[in-house]
Amino acid sequence: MAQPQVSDLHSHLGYWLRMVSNAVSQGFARAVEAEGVTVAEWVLLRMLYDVDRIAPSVLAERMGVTKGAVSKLAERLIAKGIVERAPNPDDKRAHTLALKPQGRTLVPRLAALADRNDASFFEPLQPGERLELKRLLGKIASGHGITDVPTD
Amino acid sequence: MAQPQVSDLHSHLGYWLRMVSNAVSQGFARAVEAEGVTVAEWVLLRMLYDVDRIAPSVLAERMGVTKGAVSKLAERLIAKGIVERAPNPDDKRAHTLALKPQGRTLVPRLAALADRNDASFFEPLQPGERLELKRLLGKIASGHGITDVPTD
DNA sequence: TGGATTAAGTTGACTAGGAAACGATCTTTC
DNA sequence: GAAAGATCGTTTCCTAGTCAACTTAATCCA
Repeated sequence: MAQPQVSDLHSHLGYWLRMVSNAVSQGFARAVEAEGVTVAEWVLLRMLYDVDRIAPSVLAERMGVTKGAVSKLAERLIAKGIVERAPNPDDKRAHTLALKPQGRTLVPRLAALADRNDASFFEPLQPGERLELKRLLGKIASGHGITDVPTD
Repeated sequence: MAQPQVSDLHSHLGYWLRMVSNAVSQGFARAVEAEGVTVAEWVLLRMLYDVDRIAPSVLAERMGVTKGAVSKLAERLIAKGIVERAPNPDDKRAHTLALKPQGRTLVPRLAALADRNDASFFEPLQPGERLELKRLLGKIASGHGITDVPTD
């Protein structure tokens, strides 16, 4: 009875998660802005870096976004001249995306930015705490079938 | 030398954070959709619940969004008839927002949904692990001055 | 083989938020 | 007490994503 029937906003883990996640994403967005890309573009570029060529639909599934989003994302990256589209000879509906040389040289720079951003953002935690955080997030993710990531 | 110079996407804590945070937010978005509100609207409503009346600018700061966002958010909630705007007699530029009775009855229902969503989403973790997760997130937040929350 | 179904990708309508310009008002300063 | 500057809230423009409709092509299957 003494318990409040209307729970507090910050009594929810999801609230803190969103708060902290937004902050780290915004920080990273500002960091990569200097290289002229967005966070979503970084993710796509990093995935392309590993695979040579890949179908947009596969990318959409791996990134956890819709095909429409990948279509527009790819369009932007092609306009920037760092990604190229090529027809798929086996399936005339389909095509593949690949990094152009400029994109390939860009990815390591972005990766370095990502490393630095991650390190500085999670600097308040001890190394052991960082590991623990990762373990907990991974446990939640696998508990809900959030795979989204190919190579692991 | 054997180290890859281009770090993996999922080597970053920020990546996992975003993944998990997006999943919980999406889940909650679906849950509150039944009550006709969005996650941002829930946050605003919950804050109004505690304060009677409050200035949009204060709300923006507490929610960690821009004044423009609050302006549009408030507009939507007023259109739905659950929030009201009143002029501030002391300052003709300013005004205040308040919950209407319909909004006041809505908040406890939303809070219950939030409780259930949070519980089910973090169910893969042991109780102790949930506390630890909250502690870690709080440590990061305070380490970066992410206060955003008024009453604590 | 040909018609129905499914799949790949694009597009348009819509939602949501940030940045910045803006009008109105308040405050400061001389 | 008036001009300059700061502040409150809205609005416009932009980016970015979803959803659903659509086009084209592949596949299934009777």
